Amino acid sequence: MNLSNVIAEMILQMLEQDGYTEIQRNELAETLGCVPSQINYVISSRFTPEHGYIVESRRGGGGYIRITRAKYDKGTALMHVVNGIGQRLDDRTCRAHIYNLNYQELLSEPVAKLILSATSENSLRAAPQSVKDEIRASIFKQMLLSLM
Amino acid sequence: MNLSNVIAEMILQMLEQDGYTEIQRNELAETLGCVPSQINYVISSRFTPEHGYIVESRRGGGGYIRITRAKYDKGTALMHVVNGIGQRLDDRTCRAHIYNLNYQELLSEPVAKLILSATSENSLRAAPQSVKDEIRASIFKQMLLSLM
DNA sequence: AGCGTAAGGTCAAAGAAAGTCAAAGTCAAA
DNA sequence: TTTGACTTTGACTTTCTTTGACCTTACGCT
Repeated sequence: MNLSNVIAEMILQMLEQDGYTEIQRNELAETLGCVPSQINYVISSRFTPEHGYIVESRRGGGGYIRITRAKYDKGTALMHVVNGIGQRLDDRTCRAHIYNLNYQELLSEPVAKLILSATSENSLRAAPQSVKDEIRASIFKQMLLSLM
Repeated sequence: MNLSNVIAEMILQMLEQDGYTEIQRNELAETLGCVPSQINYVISSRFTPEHGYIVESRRGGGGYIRITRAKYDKGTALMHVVNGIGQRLDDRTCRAHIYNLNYQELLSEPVAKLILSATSENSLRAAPQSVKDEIRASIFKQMLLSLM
């Protein structure tokens, strides 16, 4: 397992208790034996809003990075997501949306899996690059809409 | 026996335990003394959805290729359908399949609706005619497979 | 206010995997 | 013996990770 995953696990651990944690970047990097910016990398690649997290931070003396699991209003979230998706949607972002929706319990496990497989690279292999993300966007939106 | 078959056997071996395995492409290629892309060839020729496998992967440091065997027993009928579908699948035929499967109670109402919307003309509007049916076929197959 | 120090942030280069594609090779069936 | 499907290979591409140099912001003290 690579370093980034280890760090992510660690943060997940900390979040477990009540969906909230505050870390000292340099200190954490120190104990992990990695450069501080690696922490930023992990956060920006795995704790994005799309993954359902809110990240705040502060520099200077007594600085911190605070990560909070976002809880969205259940009722309108789906519509919100649909509206938030533009003309195109890449695989990564799409998966993040699905994980997030599943996490928020807006999509059940089997449904999430279905959507995941419908929008996977494997499913869209035959589509030309130029329109692949466009197709994914519409599949995803259509599917979400069909759930409402 | 040719190389590809050896590799396939090897993967099958690994899958034996619990229908799931993760391989390091370069490492495996190394031990086999073949070029890495050979692994891709084997996977794309023998571990396809038609064969009942789901393949996921990740690039970069700590990358992997994960192969999962779809559980066969639960949906032999589904598997049958997957195999019955060729390279291409037009909208009419696809809908017929879905209605059919739903009628036979192999697909629940909500799942059927989801698949319907994923494979609808609406979802695939952006795809060029020439590959539209091909895309639909793979989406459909991937989705059915993910249910097993 | 101005300055020193203690955080965290950014960015780009280098490294580590996996993916793609097309050319060349093999081999059996027609 | 030609053909066509299947294999093998390798050059090139894309994606993800790791690292380090340099930047910005906040605090506390004079």
